Amino acid sequence: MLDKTFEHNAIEQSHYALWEQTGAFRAHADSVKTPHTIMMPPPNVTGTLHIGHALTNTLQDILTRYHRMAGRDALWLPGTDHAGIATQMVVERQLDAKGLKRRDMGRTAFLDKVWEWKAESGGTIIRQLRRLGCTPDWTRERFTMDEGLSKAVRHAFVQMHRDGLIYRDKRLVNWDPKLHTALSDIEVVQKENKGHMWHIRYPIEGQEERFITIATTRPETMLGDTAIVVNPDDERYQDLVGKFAVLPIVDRLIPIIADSYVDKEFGSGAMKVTPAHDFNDFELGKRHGLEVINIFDLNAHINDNAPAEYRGLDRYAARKKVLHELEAQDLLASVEDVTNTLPFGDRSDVVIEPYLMDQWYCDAPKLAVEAIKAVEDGRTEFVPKNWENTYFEWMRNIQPWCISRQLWWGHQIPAWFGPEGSIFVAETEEEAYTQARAQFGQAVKLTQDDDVLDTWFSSGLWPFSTLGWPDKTPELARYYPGDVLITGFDIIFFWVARMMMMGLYFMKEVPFRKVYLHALVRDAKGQKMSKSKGNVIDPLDIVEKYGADALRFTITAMAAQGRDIRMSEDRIEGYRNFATKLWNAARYCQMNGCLPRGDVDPYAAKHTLNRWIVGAVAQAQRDMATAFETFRFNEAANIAYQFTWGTFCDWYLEFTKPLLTGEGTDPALKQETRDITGWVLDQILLMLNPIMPFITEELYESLAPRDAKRLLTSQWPRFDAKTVDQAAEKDVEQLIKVITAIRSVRADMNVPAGAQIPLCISTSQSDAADWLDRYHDILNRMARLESSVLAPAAPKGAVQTIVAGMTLAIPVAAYIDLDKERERLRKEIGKLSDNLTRIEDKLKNDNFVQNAPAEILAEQKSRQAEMTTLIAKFTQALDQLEAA
RNA sequence: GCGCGGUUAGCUCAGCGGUAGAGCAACUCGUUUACACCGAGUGGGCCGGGAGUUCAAUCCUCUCACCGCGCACCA
Repeated sequence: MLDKTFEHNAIEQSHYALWEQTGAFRAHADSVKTPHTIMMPPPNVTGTLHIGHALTNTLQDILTRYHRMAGRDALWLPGTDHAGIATQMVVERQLDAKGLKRRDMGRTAFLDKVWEWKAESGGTIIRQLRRLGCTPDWTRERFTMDEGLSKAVRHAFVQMHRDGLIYRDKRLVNWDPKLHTALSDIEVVQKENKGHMWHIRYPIEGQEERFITIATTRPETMLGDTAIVVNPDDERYQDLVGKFAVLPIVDRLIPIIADSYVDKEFGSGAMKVTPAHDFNDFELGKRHGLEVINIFDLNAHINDNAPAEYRGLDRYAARKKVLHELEAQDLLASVEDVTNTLPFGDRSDVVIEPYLMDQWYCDAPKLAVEAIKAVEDGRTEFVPKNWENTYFEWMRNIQPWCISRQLWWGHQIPAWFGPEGSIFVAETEEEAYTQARAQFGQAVKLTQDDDVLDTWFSSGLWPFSTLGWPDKTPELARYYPGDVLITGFDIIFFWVARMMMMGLYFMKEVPFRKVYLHALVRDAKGQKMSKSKGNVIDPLDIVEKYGADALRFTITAMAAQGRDIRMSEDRIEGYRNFATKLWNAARYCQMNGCLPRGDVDPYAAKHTLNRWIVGAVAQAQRDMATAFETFRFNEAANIAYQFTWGTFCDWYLEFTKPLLTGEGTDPALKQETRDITGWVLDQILLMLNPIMPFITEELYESLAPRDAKRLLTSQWPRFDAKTVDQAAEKDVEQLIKVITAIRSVRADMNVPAGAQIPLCISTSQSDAADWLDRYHDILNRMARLESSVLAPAAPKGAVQTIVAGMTLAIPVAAYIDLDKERERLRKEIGKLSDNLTRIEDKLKNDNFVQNAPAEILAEQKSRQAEMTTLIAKFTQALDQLEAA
């Protein structure tokens, strides 16, 4: 016998190992089944599971489980990402605590430490996914820096370099002065900042007491100014163009030039130009052939190109000193408070500095062409569709992608520097030497580039590198392209776009047919979860407290498209209660001998109730399958919830109680009902299994002896429409309608405790009559019911036959609060009259009568009749009460 | 500035041309052997404002307001 309450902690732990042992998660490249492929977005290897992982992986697991049950060879390929910057930072922080510095250790020793750390804590998140019940094919687990993937990365780099899609270039990059690495544009986040705008007067050469005033938010960069620029149409400065200004502090002469880039209205209309430290100034400098003076070192401290007293100063200290000196020289015209935005490194959270240097670039604009086309022509489709706009907008304005990083943890760039600035790109050192020897005619010394590749370079290859590429493996042929990518919208640029570009370039085929983008999980107040805010919901705490099933169900039910998901504990608790409800329903079935049997034919059922529930199951299953296939997870969850709780527990089990317990029931009918009840329960377990794998598996195994097959490998049932017995459906709907009506009537009766039992539903007329005799305080209150079902004035103790085989005994109860009832009836009549008026207006409208579809017209007419009858009845009832 | 969402019951959100829905909360009643992590019921909405299209608009179009988010600009 099942325990009285469902204890998730007692059962969830035990199943997983068994599932895994049976090999049920595995995909089989030699299978005859149609494949279904999902590539898991690899979490950071050093990470721990947060609620966002729980969301994305639950959805992926649901689809994988569903398709596996639906008879497909489901591959869900798991893995982890080496996460260059993030991981390096974690390990450096740890070493820091021990007083060790990365640079003192040297590259090799440091990398050993990182690998050590990876070996120790790298598996955490993977273990946590198991706790959630996720079923990826663990035998195919990959890591972006394992041997195969590293080979793929080298191969990709070399091929792209050969095709001219990877090149080395000297340009301004986003330099992170804390991490000492270049960053790509999307790793820079703009943040609002309350700063100042300083207006500075630059003296004009040779003209005493004449100044040109410029405005700047970064006065320290003036040490690197090489021009002043004004708008060519600006009359104020016409005579100054072509002249020179004296750069204060530095005493350098800088030209005053004209360029239409300058906005006359902004500030003073004159702008200082620092080509080495601003992206716009750099372009301007290029146009006008200006000198580029770099005044920062890699720490963003002032270098030797500035006056001696500034050298070595941090940029903010330099700013102070510059301002101080300008003030002393009376060159600071004014200061105003402004709000502007500053670029920050997304990992380091320090202000990044534009810096001129050599880096490796990927020709993203060229790769984007096909990636745009593939979405335009629907080879890959976004769900929800509107994300395609975001994708297009970014792709159409894409800039060259800086792919080199001055880090140690990552894929070292397969490029070797030789004499005379030569560079050899090759998959192996040996090959590079061969190339060098060929070029120089003799052995030369080569040094491999110290830099590593942007993490997202290897992630971009994920959909095929994990399948054995560049080798032509059976897996690659079978599982590429994937069916769907499931991920958050926040990494469309970082990851989705890159996979599209790489996949199309290397495989000549999109990496996935569909991209399902889910929202972000926020806290109950809609705030983004973050450690500093302390509002982080740890999914494992939830699992501990409410169970993995409850968490999974909550996630599923809330994963509606296009909106953030607000997690609140109330909601989770509600779905935990649902699990308990299911548990208790199963317990009830067990107590009444309603156990699943293999040889039950649900279509052979004869009784109306049984025929009805079989059809209802079929409908729920069909709707749920459609919901899964169209990524409407919340709908799938709601269908299952409604059916289990609302249809099966609240109605079917209640209806069939008298059949099962009544003495007079025909034994064959009793058995049929037991069989069908057990069968429906089994179907519910099947339907819910993808969402709630633990409780359903536990019930599946403990309700009846089964063969070795487990629920997770069972077949998702396929029904066709003819399994729905429409007559039975109509009968039971009618029954439910009547009962609901009776209940609501009784609800506002003032019945003393113990005197009220609302209904007796029985198959036996005499049972019902006996039952009724026990409740003799009866009054006619049935006027609200439809005459087609009940006579308006049922006699005392009436017993009415409602549907085939079912008898409804109605104690037409006593103790009405007459005032309340009159009030209620008046209100009801008012509402109905309003409705009737609206309908009549419609029917009087010629346009409507002529243009509305026939069925709408018929419907409106029948509603008119219905309303009229009801109003008459209610009015009659009210009159009776008035008389009383 | 450009773009994308959102505005529906006290709260959190579904629905998206044909009589307004769920869960939670509130309130009333109830322990009849699955379940109080329960059952039955009630109350509560000018579906953000305005205009338009339509026989019919919460739903489609336009517009305004407010709230998110993304991108760009910012001397």
